[in-house]
Amino acid sequence: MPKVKYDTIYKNLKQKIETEEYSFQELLPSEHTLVLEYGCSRNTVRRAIAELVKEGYVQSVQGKGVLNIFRPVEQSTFKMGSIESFKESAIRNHQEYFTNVVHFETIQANQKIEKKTSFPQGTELIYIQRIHYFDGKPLIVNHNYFLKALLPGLSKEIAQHSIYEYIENTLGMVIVTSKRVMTVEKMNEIDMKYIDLKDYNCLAVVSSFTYNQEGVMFEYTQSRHHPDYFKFVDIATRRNG
Amino acid sequence: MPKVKYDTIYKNLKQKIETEEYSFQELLPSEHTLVLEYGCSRNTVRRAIAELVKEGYVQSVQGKGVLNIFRPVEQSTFKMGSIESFKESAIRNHQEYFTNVVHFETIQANQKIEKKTSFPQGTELIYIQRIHYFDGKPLIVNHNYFLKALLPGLSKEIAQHSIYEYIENTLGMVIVTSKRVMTVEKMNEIDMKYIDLKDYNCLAVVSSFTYNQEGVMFEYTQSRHHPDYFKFVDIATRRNG
DNA sequence: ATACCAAACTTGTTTAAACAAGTCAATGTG
DNA sequence: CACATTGACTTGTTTAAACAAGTTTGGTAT
Repeated sequence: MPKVKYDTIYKNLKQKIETEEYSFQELLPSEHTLVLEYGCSRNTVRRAIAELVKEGYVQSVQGKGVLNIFRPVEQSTFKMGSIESFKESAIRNHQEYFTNVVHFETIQANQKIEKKTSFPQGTELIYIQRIHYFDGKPLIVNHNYFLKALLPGLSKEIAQHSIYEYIENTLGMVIVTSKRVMTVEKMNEIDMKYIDLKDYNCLAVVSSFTYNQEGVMFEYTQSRHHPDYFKFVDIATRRNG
Repeated sequence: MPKVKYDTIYKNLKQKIETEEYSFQELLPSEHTLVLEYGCSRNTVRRAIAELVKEGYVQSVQGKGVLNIFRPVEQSTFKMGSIESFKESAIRNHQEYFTNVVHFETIQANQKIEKKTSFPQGTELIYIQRIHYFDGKPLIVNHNYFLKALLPGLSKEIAQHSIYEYIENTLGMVIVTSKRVMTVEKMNEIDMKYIDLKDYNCLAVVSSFTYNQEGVMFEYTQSRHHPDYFKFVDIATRRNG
């Protein structure tokens, strides 16, 4: 956790919004007031506010002030605009979770895999299939493809626990950007084998391409979610032109 | 279109990335170089780059430079992190489009509608059902709820053409933020009536809450998409803590 | 040749200041 | 009373400068 000023101000304001110290549709203190309150420059305050705007917590209105437009979203499986591991997500939603590794293998990318993952043919990959359980129910089938060169010691045991913890804490690799594509797909044999879809015949599918701090894509993951337990929140802003 | 400096620099860089003047995995010119090139301050250049980072076009690496990580995504129905009308989206993807208004009515929000749209009970709303066609195929069922007080002259004819054009150009209202929730839902009678889902029994559903420049939510829309033609792209960044 | 270190780059954070532009209320004038 | 204007607020854009921190390169001493 970085102890940069704008980040502490951002977290502080965010908390005050979430705990409704500032109520919905109310104006936050003006930038000038916050400058005095936090003893920093206006730019630093503005940067903190910019983060909140990006997350849809507030909206700046020129000439008036910064408006609180935060409405809590009930138990969303995914948190918007941020990368979150399955474990973190479960903890945030106060749920029981469990992961079962059903497949663990080193493979070489062929043409079909290249098309799907965009890893070039011949690349050595670790391919993992995992089933994620929330409150005892199997809800997500995960297909992970990791660049073997960057995750040398990845084992089945680590996959069972938390791969992201291994990547960040053990390897010291920094995860920066992830491009995610959401689609709806028909169920396949693997989905059917592990997940009870009731009378659905399709799932919510999130495909993600994840990059480390050096701009190298080291992971392709396809997550296939039970429709009843999938929710994805996004904040969009209108760009002029 | 605002003629602010950082925006023109942003657009310029973006275009150079899209046309591969800077190639994938290549470093962009350093901030200092760009300062000289555009004749502006470093902050202004940094602001333009920040926009590109937000959209997943580039990734800054401290000590090294700004890396181009842009990969074109084939025809995505939705554009990430921005608000786009159905008409704009169709134009961007060079598709034939057509909208059919099948229902147009003024209603008062009851308890059920309040729960769904978060408009308080008793609020006067304009409720519109529209079917969107791409290349002759009906692909999207749209349920719009507009705050009647803010869109007094909204008519069936406008709904057929483009509601956003009316809002922005005629009313001069500025659309700023939209919170979108994506889910997968089973088809209902209306879906079945208008859309040929083949052997799917569910759709991709996007619910959006849209705010104007004054922080007033004036629209709730539920868009129900044919799974084969739905794709949603998102860029996530890892926040520390 | 190797190892180390310093200099010269890169981006990241913070401050300070000025001016532009939008909002609002009080004040004045007709 | 109605209306325009002014002035005091608000956020938005841009510049300039300093220092922190990470990566690269090249030279020096071993």
